[in-house]
Amino acid sequence: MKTDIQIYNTLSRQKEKFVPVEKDKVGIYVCGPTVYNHSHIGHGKSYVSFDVIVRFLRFIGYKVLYVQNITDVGHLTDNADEGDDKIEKEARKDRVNPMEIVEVFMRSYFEDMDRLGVERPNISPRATGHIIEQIELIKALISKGFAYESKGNVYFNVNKFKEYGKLSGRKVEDLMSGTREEVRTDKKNPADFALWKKAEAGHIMRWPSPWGEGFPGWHVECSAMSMKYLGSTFDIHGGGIDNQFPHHECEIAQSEAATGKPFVRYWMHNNMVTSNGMKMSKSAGNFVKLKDAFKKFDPVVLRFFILQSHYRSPLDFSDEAVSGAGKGLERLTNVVRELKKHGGENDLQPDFDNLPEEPVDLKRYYGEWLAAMSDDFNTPLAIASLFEMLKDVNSVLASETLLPADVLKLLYSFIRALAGDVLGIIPGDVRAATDDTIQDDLINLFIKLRSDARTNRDFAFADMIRTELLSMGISIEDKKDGTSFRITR
RNA sequence: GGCGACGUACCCAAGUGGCUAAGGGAGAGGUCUGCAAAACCUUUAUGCGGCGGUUCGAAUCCGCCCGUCGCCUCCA
Repeated sequence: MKTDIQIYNTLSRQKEKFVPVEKDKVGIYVCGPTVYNHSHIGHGKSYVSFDVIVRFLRFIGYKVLYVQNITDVGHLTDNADEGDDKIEKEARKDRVNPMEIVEVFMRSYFEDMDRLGVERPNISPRATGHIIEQIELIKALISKGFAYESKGNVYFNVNKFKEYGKLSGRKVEDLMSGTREEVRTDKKNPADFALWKKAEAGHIMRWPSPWGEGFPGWHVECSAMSMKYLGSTFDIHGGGIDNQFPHHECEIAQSEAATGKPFVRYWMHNNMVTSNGMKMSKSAGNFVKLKDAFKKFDPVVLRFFILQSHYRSPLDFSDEAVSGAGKGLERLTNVVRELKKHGGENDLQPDFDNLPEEPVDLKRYYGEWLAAMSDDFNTPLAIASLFEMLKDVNSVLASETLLPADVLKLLYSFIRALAGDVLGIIPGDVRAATDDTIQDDLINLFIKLRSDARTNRDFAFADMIRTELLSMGISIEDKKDGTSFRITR
């Protein structure tokens, strides 16, 4: 790799140089959604953040295998050991099969992510598709003495795993004393967590197992599926900071107890999206669904808004803040449109090792961008360097000197690579004209009528045309080299 | 109660020991324009929650205080 990168590792609580298990390859697992409801902005932040991380790793030359699960069983409400299965609860409410609920919200999730420009993971394994692997893992844990069966349930014995708490900085003793629930008779220790749950009569989702019919606990699926596809030790495991404990702590315990090997080298946790300063969550009910947010804001604006803060910082969602981000993104969009208009669109791949310093110092801006991205994926800083570059590009575009075609091509391909391919913040439909020649001709006809009116100093008529076009989302701009238009919606 | 973060201009948000505290939005002035829009130029924190301390030097390290949030029950 030409570039060293630093990653903040939750395990060590500091930034570390990234060294993959296998040279030039990265295995990454990110906790996916439990599909019992539509996704909200918080999911957007999480998956956009990891999408950029994966894209950047690929950009600098790594071959990345990105696995992100779909949890479709075992995730319980309220209390990890007492509550209902979230999906089954929804299914009962609608009187449908739980798998219908899963299908509806899994599709909804991918739709939303597609609109946010999130590239699909290489593998999206589902928990219900890996019951056998989960049972095998549980059997291994029992045979090694880390887990025990009790009345058809299987629990992980946290006292047997000495490093329990190493990720979240907790001690088993503290957890015990802090437990308010009455000690369940079938658990040895209140901090023990369920690997397998007995299916009570009437429970729909159930599978046969050595311990009777039941279903897997919430944490096992991630251990079973991540290790199945990425190996028993892999590079990066990501997820929301709210999953640090207990979910990821339990994953470590299960996996390392079963294999005797280190589970994950770099743990990455993204911070939460808040609304009026309070964490946005499905259970709190204060979440903004992505589908609703899309009605107000272009998805690419939301993506840009998300990337304007660091993935480890909390992000407070407000209409004002997103609108501001949208205004800012227009600066980028305008430059891309101008470059395309001047014939800059092309398939050129910039040679990042030999960038020019004139007329725009691409060498410097690339260096700044790369340094920012390499330092724990500092997207806000990377975006700042892009905006400084945009200012220079605008300056040369506005200057009297006409830029040669190859310079225009390079500027365009440079922006497309950094802002588009990696950050994904160039709207997909930026174009110099509409996609309809008749529309273009009609608009240009009005522009000609307006120009004639201006020549005759009939400004009332000219302004009327401009106002009317603007109300249709067509913005008229008088430039040195003539009048042009752009579509603003 | 235990553990962990955070508090930077009107708003969003980088910066974690040392040039004039990034970038975006908003505001003000200017260039261009018939007027706009877009773009560019100038400008808006002698200051980084407060008070002490360490240091030649701190937003950045340490202590205390105030405030906000997260996890400890499900959550990206």
